[in-house]
Amino acid sequence: METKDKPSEKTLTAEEGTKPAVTNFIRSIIDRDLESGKHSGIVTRFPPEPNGYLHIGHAKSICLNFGLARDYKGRCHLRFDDTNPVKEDVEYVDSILADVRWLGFDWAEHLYYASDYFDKLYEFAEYLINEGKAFVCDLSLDELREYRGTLTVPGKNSPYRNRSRDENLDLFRRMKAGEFPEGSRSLRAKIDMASPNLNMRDPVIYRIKKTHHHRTGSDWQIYPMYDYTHCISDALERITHSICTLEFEDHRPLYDWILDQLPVPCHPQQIEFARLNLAYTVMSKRLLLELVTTNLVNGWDDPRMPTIAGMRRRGFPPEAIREFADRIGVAKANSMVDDELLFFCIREELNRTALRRMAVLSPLKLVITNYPEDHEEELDAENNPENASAGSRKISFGKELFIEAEDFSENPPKGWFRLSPGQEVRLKHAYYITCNEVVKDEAGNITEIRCSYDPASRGGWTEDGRKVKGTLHWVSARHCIPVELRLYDRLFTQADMSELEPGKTYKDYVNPASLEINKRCLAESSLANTTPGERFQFLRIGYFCTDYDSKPDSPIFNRITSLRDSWAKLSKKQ
RNA sequence: UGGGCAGUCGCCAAGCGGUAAGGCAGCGGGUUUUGGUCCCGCCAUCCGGGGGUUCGAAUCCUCCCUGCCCAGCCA
Repeated sequence: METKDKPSEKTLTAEEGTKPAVTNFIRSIIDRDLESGKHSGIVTRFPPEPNGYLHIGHAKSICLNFGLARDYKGRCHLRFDDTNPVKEDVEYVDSILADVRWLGFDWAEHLYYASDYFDKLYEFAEYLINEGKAFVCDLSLDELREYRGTLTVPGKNSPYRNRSRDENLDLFRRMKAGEFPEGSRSLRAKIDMASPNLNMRDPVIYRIKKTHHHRTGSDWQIYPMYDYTHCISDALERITHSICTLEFEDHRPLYDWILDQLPVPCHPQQIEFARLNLAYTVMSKRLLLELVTTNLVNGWDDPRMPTIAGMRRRGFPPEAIREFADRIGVAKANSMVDDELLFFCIREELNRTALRRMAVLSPLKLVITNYPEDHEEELDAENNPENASAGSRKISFGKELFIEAEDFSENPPKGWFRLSPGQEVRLKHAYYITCNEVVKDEAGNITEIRCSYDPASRGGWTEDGRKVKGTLHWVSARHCIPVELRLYDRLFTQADMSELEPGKTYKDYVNPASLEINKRCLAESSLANTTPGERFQFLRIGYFCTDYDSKPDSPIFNRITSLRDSWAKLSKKQ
């Protein structure tokens, strides 16, 4: 019966078939609202406060809100929650705009600021006063705290709670006019000082601040609080589903209370989900700011930072971040996501799109003894085996080359199929070579490997069907260019940075090897002219991105992430 | 200890009374001019615990345990 209504796997449309429909509790709510006719379309919003740089946790929220709007053919607003001028700055609004755009989302004409609503918000406040639902309170900060009570003890009514409507109006207007010093008075909602929910104990909805605001300048002497502003802003924008993080669950009754008192056009539904926690990093604005100000990292866009700016500079593709957001899902349980999943998404995207190039991290000289002196040739090299339309390029080959020092072993361990004395390997795109001689200095360090090559193996294969197990990347000594490679690793040494050992701070967990700058690397000549932001796969090493500091005469690449390395795993086990 | 929320595989996460999806990680194998990619296989008789309701429970009831959030004139 019901089963016949359910589409079987085979009846999925092509579109659904390529990507399994994601489902989560928020989509269930929306589906229900659409089906019941409560809404005919949806409007969501991403509402950052411009007081810091966006990070991957915000990316989850951005992907959620804009993704919902996209999938349900609704819209998503970008709204700055700029109600606290002391913490905010245009520097942050500019970076947020750029970050959301970089992530691939478009708010079209729907860019808003809570400060756009200051006049309306003020009118609504007078309305509340007229309705006897708000009052001006003269309690000081300390007194207010005392009157609020505690988690287990109910609060006490403010002695100013029963001021007359006219007195309240007069006082509130004079607050607005700047007649009173900061902290001397506040406007409070008149709700219930005995509520078990502290947010309902006559919360402050307006406070006096004489701070310059980045958008309204010195127009205002009073500023509305978040709880008062957010719900009204949502209603004014006709938001249908106001999605926020779990810590606001306790605020929902207040959100609803305020809208219930006012003649607003609609009453959006607040829905809370669990914020993202990523292993081996921190997400709190305070800590991120501290990392920057104490120079533990080099700025907000340091490639080790979980900020959008940092990930962009590191070379993470926006598509990968969106994919990551989709894969982690949305739920109400607090969680700690493995960074492996993020890197999986990055590799998946880059494997498809990044052009292959060759570079040597730690060069070891290799001479092909039977290769003609001064001879050189150009070999064909495909740009991406996953994508034939990426074409190919020419790479120069000659008698003297550099290979990866790690690719040679004089006494190879079991299972080794790279270069070792007497062993034949393939130089990618070039020839088969066999090691005949190892040259060392007085100290016994290997300084040069001498090999012979098989001229019949040009291109990297022979007609006799001979198999070689190892394939090495290399660069031509005469044609390669020096490059700087910056290798990044996890910023912290512990997965869960929310639980530190007693007496330790997060600084004790900073990974000393999170950045390794390697200036003596060599790369194929085609890497001489790349533009910052370009991404490549350096064969057998990892994915790299041209850094903003890169100059044509001194190229710099950031390692986005290494390739999976099953040999490293195997050799570690032995 | 007042209130709110949450507990399904190492990490995420579907599931909404009909007998545990999927992804990542891991393990084993195959293909391969990247020890990359790709492909195949394995990976929860069990859903925080105890009772109960039911022919049947991860899903309903009940008690308990654990974790997270709240006492900013921050958001």
